Amino acid sequence: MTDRLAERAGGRRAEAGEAPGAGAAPDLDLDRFLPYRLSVLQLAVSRALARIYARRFELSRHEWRALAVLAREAPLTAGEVAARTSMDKVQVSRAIAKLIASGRVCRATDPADRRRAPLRPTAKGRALYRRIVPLVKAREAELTSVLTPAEARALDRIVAKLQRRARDLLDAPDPGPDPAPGESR
Amino acid sequence: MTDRLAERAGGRRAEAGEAPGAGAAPDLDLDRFLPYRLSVLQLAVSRALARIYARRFELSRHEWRALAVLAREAPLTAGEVAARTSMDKVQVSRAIAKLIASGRVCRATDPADRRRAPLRPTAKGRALYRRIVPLVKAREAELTSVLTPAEARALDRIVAKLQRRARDLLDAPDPGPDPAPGESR
DNA sequence: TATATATAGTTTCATATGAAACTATTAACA
DNA sequence: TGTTAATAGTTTCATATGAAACTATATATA
Repeated sequence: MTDRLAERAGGRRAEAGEAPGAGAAPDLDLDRFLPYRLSVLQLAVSRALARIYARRFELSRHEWRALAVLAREAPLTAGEVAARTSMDKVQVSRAIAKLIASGRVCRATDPADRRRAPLRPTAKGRALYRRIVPLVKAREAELTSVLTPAEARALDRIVAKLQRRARDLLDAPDPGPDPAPGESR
Repeated sequence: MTDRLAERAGGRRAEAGEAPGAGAAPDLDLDRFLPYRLSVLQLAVSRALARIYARRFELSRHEWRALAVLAREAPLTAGEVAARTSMDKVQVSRAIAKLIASGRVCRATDPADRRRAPLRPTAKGRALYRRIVPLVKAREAELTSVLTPAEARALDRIVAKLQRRARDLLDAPDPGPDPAPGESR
């Protein structure tokens, strides 16, 4: 089983004249590579969902996220919105600017610290939130309807585990930044 | 239990002057919303992975993907690369242009159909692929090391199911494109 | 109090993105 | 054949993105 793979990839190695090295012939099937699969899945899910609110309500994904946290937890400053949505502060700043321009969010100034600008949804923004929530929940249900209850529970746990792990890997210092001789220039 | 939620949201509903409607008070917790969680997870994983090849080898994600399929399946045309990587043809065109500029891929012209331009990795491109594969595989292993074998198998199956489902939802015609009276603009 | 430093949020600038227009070539068909 | 439609791939254009610079305010320190 491993033999067939090794044979094929080995042929390539010989062809390129590379030293055999320690491990087996490198070979990567994108379709079985989790980061790639997550990326493709996320994109498809994100597009399926954006159909719900993007065209219908002229709301970008970042605006929707900001509105969604503000509807539940207002007042929040831009920085707090960023922390709760995994968006960076530039994205939040722009999303909020659009939400304010469309009259869905309003901004005040914290008198105790005039750098801070607490945000709240307007009545119009809250009404929009209430209209969208059932739609996106229904979409999520359509998506997860193909999973068994056990799979749904497993997914919940697995995503949480992977998320923590990915965060840890990102927080860790960069691995050796030296490319070693060869390619890389 | 529903009462407390209904009370709070009901207050907002009354405030915004919206009809009560049929369902319970809409409420969405982003942290429990699968599309959002997938988006955050994918971004973290993607960043953790890009560290491996982006800075070290001056390779973008799209370039890496194109190289990865070419290393295994060359010759492929740009359109075939696009089909195998879930990238659109513009992304592929640009990624290929860079890969050619950096001497990692070469392009020919199909004499039987001169619109088609079969692509292959150069020896340099293949060598780069062989250097990167073990690194990204190791990164994937670091990531999935937090999962039990059963969870890893479940994830494989669940992602496949969700991917098919998301694809179906995307292929389906748009849901009712009418926002209904009220907000919407 | 002056001075330096930190923080909240916005703007700038260079690059990335994708839809649509475009070029070149091939296929369909009248 | 001449004309139209289709396909492979690139370029254009308007918008999105993010790092870094910037503005305004607040805090710490000498």
